[in-house]
Formats: sequence, structure tokens, C-alpha cells
Amino acid sequence: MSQTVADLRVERKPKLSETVVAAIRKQLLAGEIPPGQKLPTEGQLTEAFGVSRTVIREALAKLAADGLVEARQGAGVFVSEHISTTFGVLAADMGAKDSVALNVLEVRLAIEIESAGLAAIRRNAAQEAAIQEAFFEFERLLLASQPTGPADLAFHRAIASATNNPFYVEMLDVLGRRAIPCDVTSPWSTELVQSDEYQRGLQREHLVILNAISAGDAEAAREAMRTHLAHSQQRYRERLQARQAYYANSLKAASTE
Amino acid sequence: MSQTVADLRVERKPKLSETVVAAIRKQLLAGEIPPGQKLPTEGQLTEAFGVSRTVIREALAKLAADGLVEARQGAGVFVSEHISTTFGVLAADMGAKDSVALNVLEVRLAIEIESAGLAAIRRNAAQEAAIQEAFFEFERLLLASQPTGPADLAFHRAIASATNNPFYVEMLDVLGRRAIPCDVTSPWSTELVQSDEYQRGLQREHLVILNAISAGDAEAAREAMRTHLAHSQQRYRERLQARQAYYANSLKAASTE
DNA sequence: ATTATGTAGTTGTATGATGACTTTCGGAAG
DNA sequence: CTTCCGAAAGTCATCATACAACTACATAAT
Repeated sequence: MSQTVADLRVERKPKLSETVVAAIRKQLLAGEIPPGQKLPTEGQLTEAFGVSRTVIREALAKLAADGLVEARQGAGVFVSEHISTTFGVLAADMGAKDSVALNVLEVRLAIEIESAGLAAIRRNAAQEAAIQEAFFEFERLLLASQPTGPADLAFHRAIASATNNPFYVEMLDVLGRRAIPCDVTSPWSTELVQSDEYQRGLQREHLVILNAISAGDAEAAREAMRTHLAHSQQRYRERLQARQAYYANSLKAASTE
Repeated sequence: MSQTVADLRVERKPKLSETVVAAIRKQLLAGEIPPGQKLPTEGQLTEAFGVSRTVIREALAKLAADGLVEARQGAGVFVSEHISTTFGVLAADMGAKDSVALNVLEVRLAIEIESAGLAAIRRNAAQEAAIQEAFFEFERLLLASQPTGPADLAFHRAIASATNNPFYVEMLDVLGRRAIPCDVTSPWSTELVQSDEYQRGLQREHLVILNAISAGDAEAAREAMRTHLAHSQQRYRERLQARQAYYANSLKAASTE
């Protein structure tokens, strides 16, 4: 049997509750609702999201399982105390400075290396499918010459999700917002970032990670992720130097003019 | 009688779905349904447990969130393949808070492993001395039969500091506040934690880490830290179970009174 | 002022129905 | 006989509604 072809056919089914979970989680991590405060009632959320109360309840149950919120019968659903404060402080500290960005990237490296190893051990079929889907989405965008940044982020996020430890995802969300290797919105994102060769290299590294996770080899997955992020670090440094050189040149050009 | 103080006890309202979750989880742990196999349908479970489908669905959603099962629309609910490695099996009877603590501890594990590796490479003389100092301080306190918790924390903190990346220290502070393996202030910190043999084991593991960092061997440092924290995880689980047993006993004693 | 009580609001549970998807099985075509 | 196709049954996902249990707050009674 040729299962290779069948493996490529991975169509994911996003459950409604999952999208609601993602939306609410985003708001909670952004600190839009202070800890200890009461969330909107299930009825209000039902109207806001345009889904039935069943979906809302399932989403809230998932968030409660993750420890982000806790429901009290008759009173309401409340934001847990410890979570938001934990990550809110970190997020506040991370300014837009590049020196900070490099350090943050290094912390993110630690998180992702371990999450890759755990994902290799704990992933289930659906989670593995999600990782594959992100990989092929990257491939598709690359062939279509479209920005691949979101797919790259989705790839790493799917891996974190496959650890079945919600904190890895939250950490990645908080850290990733500051230091994304493929941030195409950055002002100094020149053709270097979007070059085909550059992104091909990314995909090669992604493939090694994907294979290791699929094979359930934690050690190999960690090592693959380590080299991948180490390379990302290197590329990031090069881009910083390139920008620095650019400024230096423009400065010199201005002085000679 | 002043029941207000006694309200702190674990007289929470057990939701029906939680009961069902515990029952199914126990069956899964017992291996009554082999991995990859299909669970009874929601309808069958409603009859078996005598509750509504709402409760069954919520219970299954919680189990799916823990990574124990996965539901495929139109097909059924199946036992996940990699059960033994997830935290779900540990969270059998413990509350949500303990489960969160274990997850946080796992994230801290990722941070510390990498920080050990970086410390081995980047440490300067003063930082290496600080690590050694913390190590010997632990030794001194141990011989003096005094609490070693602070020294243990200082040891890990010195390593994080030796990475020359301030975020590692900050990260450790934030996470450590939640789940400190050597929290002597905990009510369930019995003689198990303070036993000489227990702390001797800690020191042996510390020594391996210290040697690797001094030798500048990043790989060895990471591996040593990994085993150290993995053991800490194991000890933490045992203490949670011990506390659980303690509460069960006190409850039984209260009922016979 | 304090206590008791009621009332509205919220979450927890039950029930029924419908849509979407998967599997299975039988029949038709080759 | 084998292969392909489609109908049908089984199952989860979602929706809608209703009631029960509980909480918080306002109100009334002492």
C-alpha cells in the first residue's frame, strides 16, 4: 500500500469551539480582562460569537481545563489570578529593542527545543496532522510566491500545541509576538528574507523536524529544532548587521553629498 | 460551631462531568480499552453513567483536552496512542491547580535545561564561582541540618545568571514562584523533603551539573540538568500523591469522629 | 443595625432535533 | 471474481429550549 500519498492528504476540521477558544485565549493573554474579573456571561458570548451556548460552554470548559479561567455556578466565569500576571509582566518588559529581541529569541529557543521533544512523544494523530498541514501550507505559499510568515508561525505553534501542555502555547504566543524570525512586517525585511533560497532552507529544516516528530524520536526532534533555531538566530544577526551597514552607508552617502 | 474556617476544606461541589471524567480516566489507565480502540458511543455512555449527553460530551472534551482521547466526527471517540507520556494520566484525582503546577514545572524544565547548556559555554569566572558557592552553601546547610531550600534556589538562579541573558533569570523567578520543588513553606512538606537521603541525592545531581558547567561541556550540562529536573518532577508527583492521601485520611478521620 | 427573605441572573444538567461526516455493506459494471 | 459506486446506518458536532441549582444583591422584617 502506498501510504505516502495518503499521508499528504491531510484536511483538518476546525471545530467551532476551537476557534472560540483561540479568540478568548488571545484576549486573556492580551490582558483585556484583568485577573479575578468576571467574563461575559455565556449568553452574551453566545450572541457575540454567533454560536450556540453548547459551543461556548465547550470552549469555556477547555479554557478552564487549561487553568485560564474558572467557573462558579450561579456567579459566573472568572479569570484565574496567576496566569495573566505571569505572562503579562514578561510581555510588558519586552520592548522593541533589538538587543532584547535577541535575548528573547534565545529564551524562545529553549521553549521550542523542549516542546519539539515532547511533541515527538505525546503528539496524537490530529496534532501531527496539524503540523503537517502547516508544513504544506508553507510549501504552497512558497510556490505561490506569497508571504510565508504566518505558515511558519503556525508550524511552530502546532508543535507547541502537540505537547498537550497549554503553557508552551501561551509562552510561544507571548514570546513569538516580539521576535518572529520571518517577520515580514519589519521595516528592514529586504529581499534577503523573502529570497527563495532562504525559505527553501527553512523548509529543509522544517522537514527534518517534522520527520523526527512523526517518527516519535524526541532526541532527534530536539536536535533538529536546535539547529533550526540556531540558524534562525544567525540569520537574525545577519539581518541586524545588514541594517546597520545600510544605515552606515546612507549616513556616509549623506555626508559626501 | 464556627464552620467558616472549616470551609477551607475540600468540600467543593463535584460537577457530574468531573465524576465521569474520573471514572473513564481510571478505566483508561487500567488499560481496559487499548490505545487506538474506539470508546463506547456517547449514547451508550449516557445510559451507562445515567447522565445526559451534555455531561458525557463535556467529560469527553476534558479528556480530549488532556490528550487521553481524540474524537473523530462521524467515526467515534478513540483512545490516544501515547497515553503513558501525557500529564493526563497523572492528573487522575488531583485538582486543576496541581495539574497546572505540573505543567508550569515542565516549562521551567525547558528553561533550565537550556540555561545550563548556555552557562557551560558563556560563564565567566565570577559566575562559575557563584554557582560553586551556592553548591557549597547547600552542603554546609545540609551538614548543619538546616533548611536547604534557599541554597537550592540560589544554585539554579546562579546558573541562569551565568547565561548572561537576563531573561533566563526573570523567567526562572516568575515560574519558580509557582512551582518550587523545595518549597519548605508548603503545608505538605513533610519529613520526606527534608530527609538526608533526599537532599544527598539532590547534591549528587547538582555536582554532575556543576562539573559539566565547569568543564564547559554544554551537552553534558544540559543532560545533567535534564535528569535532575526529571527526578524533581518525579518527586513532585510523589508529594502530590502523598498530600492527596493525607487529605483522604483526614477526611476519613473526621467522618469517624 | 442586623437578620431573614425573596428575586433576578448565571451556571449546570436534561432533552430533542438536525446537519455533517465516516464506515459499512450490498449491488452493478467490468 | 474483482472493482467501483452509492445508499444507508451509525456517530459526532451543533443548535435550540427548558428546568434545576446556586449566587449575589436588593428588599423587607425584626
